[in-house]
This record gives sequence, C-alpha cells and structure tokens, in this order.
Amino acid sequence: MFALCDCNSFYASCEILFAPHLRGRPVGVLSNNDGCIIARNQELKKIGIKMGMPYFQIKPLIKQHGIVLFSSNYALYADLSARVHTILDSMALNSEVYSIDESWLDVTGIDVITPFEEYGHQIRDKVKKHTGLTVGVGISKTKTLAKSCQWASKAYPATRGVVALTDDARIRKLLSFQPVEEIWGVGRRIGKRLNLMGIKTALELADTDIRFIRKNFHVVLERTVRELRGEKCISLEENVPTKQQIICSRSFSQRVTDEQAMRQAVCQYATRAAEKLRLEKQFCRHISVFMRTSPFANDPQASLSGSQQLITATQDTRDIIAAAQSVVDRIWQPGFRYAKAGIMLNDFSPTRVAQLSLFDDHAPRPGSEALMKVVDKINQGSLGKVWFAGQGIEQSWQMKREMLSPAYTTRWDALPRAKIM
DNA sequence: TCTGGGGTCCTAGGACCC
DNA sequence: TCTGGGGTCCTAGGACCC
Repeated sequence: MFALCDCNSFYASCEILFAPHLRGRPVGVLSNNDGCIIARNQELKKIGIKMGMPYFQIKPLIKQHGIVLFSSNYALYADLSARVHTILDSMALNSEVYSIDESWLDVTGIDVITPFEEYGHQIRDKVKKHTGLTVGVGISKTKTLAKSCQWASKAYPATRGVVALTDDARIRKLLSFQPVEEIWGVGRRIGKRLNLMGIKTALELADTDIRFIRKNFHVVLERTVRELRGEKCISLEENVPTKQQIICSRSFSQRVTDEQAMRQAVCQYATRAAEKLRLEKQFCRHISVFMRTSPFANDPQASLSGSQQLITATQDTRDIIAAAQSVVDRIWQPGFRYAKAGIMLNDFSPTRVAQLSLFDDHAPRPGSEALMKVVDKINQGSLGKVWFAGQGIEQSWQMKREMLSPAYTTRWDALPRAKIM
C-alpha cells in the first residue's frame, strides 16, 4: 500500500505563509526571469490563469483582480520542503522523496492499527500543525492508483483532502470519473491519442487489452495500465539513485547576440554544474553545451549544440570551463538573438580513475581536489564569493527576479518580525 | 518587448563488428 | 553483375514527470 502526500499549490502556499494578509487573494509564483506562472493558489486558478501563462499576459489583469505575484524564491521553498519531508518520513517506516512537494510512504499494514482514511487525516493534521502547509493524501494499492486517489482528493472538496481506496468496486468507480490525461504517466500526447481511440476515462484505459496497448504504445503505458488494475509494477525507491546527468541552463533576461557575453554565461553555468557535480561526489567525462533562440520570437531560429569527451574524468571547475569554452568556440554562430544556453554533464564515475590508453599523458591537475574544496567552502559560507575570471561580473543578461520575497527562514536578517501591541 | 529549469526512461536508427 | 544475417553500442529525439 502506498500513500502519496502532496502539498497544495506549494510555492504559492509558502509565500502566503509569510504574508498572511494575502489569504483569500489570488496569489501566484513566477518562473525564473519572471517569465511565466508556475504556481497558483485556488483563487488565482478560479480567475482562469493557466499554468505556464506568460507574465506579460497576466499583467493587464493584475489590477482588476487584485492579483499578487512573486518571483520564485527557491531558498524559501527548499527549506519548507525539507521540513515537510521530515514530518512525512516520521509517519511511516519507509518513505521516498518524490519531488520538492511530494513524498511516497509505504503504509502497508498501517490499517491494522488505524483505518487508512483516518491515518491520511493524521498526516494532514500533523503537517498543518508543524508547518502551516496543507497536504493532500491519496492511498491505494499501487503508486498509480495512489496518484489517482490524490487527484480525487483535490478534485472533490468533499473528501477533505484524503482519499483512501482498497476496495475494487470503489476503485473502479473513482477511475470512471478520472479523465485519461489526468492519470500519472499519461501526458498530453498520449492522452490525445487515447482520446482519438475512444479511451476517455481511466477506467476505460484500465479495461483496455494489454496486447493492444503494447502494440500501439510501449512498455511504459503498459505498466500504467497494469498499475491501474491493481498490479504493483513500481516500487518505493528508498535509496536515492545517483544522478546520471547534471544540467545547468538559464534563459537570459535580455537576448544575447555577442560571443563574449555567451562565453561568460556558459562559463557561469559550467561553474555551477561543476559545484553540483562535486556535491554528488561524481566525476564526469562528457560535457555538452547548447544555445538557442526563442521559439516564440519571429527571429531567425537557431538551436546549436556540441559536446566534448574528456580523456580523464574530472570534477575540477577549470577543466569543465575549458571544455565548455572550446565547445562554444566550435559551435558559435553570429547573427542570432540567443534566448537561452546551458551545459550538460554526462558519463559519470565515482572516481577520477579511468581507463587510460597506452600513450596518454593527461595527468590530472595536481592539487585539484584541495583547491575545489577551498572554493566550495568559501562559496557556501557567508564570508564572500570567489569566482573564475571567465564568468565576468554582473551581466545584463543575468536572471531577473523583481518580485522576490525575503529569505524568511534561511537568513537571520530576513526573519519575519511580529509586533507586540 | 516580455513564454522556466531539471530530471528520467524508452525507442529507433545508424555505425560497426563478425 | 550479383551483396546476408545477427548482434552490440551509441546517440538523438520523444515522451513523461515535477
């Protein structure tokens, strides 16, 4: 038995938590660069603001509806997320952190002591009491069914945020209400194809012949169908699997047309990616860089990418910057208005040791590890920052966050104050 | 004028080998 | 002039997730 616990409108709720006077008003959170909407509270959803809607389209509605928007404040969300996950983890023997605002719990056997539905409400109450945030809980036989239950807990307010189903007839009834594109694992594309085939509800999908699914789709959807039937195919992942890839990419706040600026941006992303790599305690041997124009603009379009294989695995920022810069040199094409660039690290190993070929003389840099340790330590502390020359200083394309809330929980100088009357 | 970022898994097809 | 069959590995691209 699985329980899925998911925070309601997580980012928006975090903001309201520290600005309680906003309760009842439509509140949303914007993506990096204040580009588009990525979180909405109930009130904002009601107005008809859709997920992913660009900021400039919402702007004209702000006054009329009293909408309040925030730039995303990941330091705040990550901190509150950790608190929620800790509480959820304490509620079951085994748990899996699934995303910043969701956890799976293994709740097998819990019902010997507490009926599942009551247990779901206990989870909700505890998270509410300790963090002020509201979670929705779905409990059922498989992860996919638990997701469906959790969907129902949000779609039907009468459930008061908890849906726990073990009985087959009741599960079938729930599935008959759920549109196929709301199922976990069915996205827009496959949802559309299923609809065209006349499969509209989760129940209809569950009752579709497995052979038909395998012939027309692939094993992933087959697994989803089996899970909807109550057959467990996906289990709880208790140990966080090591990453296979690290990406660092950003849209520019202003278009980049100049090679020098692009090199600086890529250098900055390379630096950040290398930090993440060291945090993962990994070394990488493949580095790729990409840059592209805005697909929404009427400009000439370009999407360039290239990569470099290293002979020795590295986690040294200098190696990663050098490789990234050489890729930029190779792929750069002038004459485009670039909107975004990024770097991707691949081909990881837990040590620097790699198979050297007979004539290799690429000895690793001496003192590399010690230097990187010092750099990371300085940059994680509050003393100040060190950076690599290629990053440049304060650039015009740097991310824009004009509606950022204070770091209430992670900086002493941003602690909220209470007035005693 | 202005449209996010970071991941995973699977498959098809090409390169290459014998 | 005629040019097989089977396997592996890698990559690009598509689909999904949050």
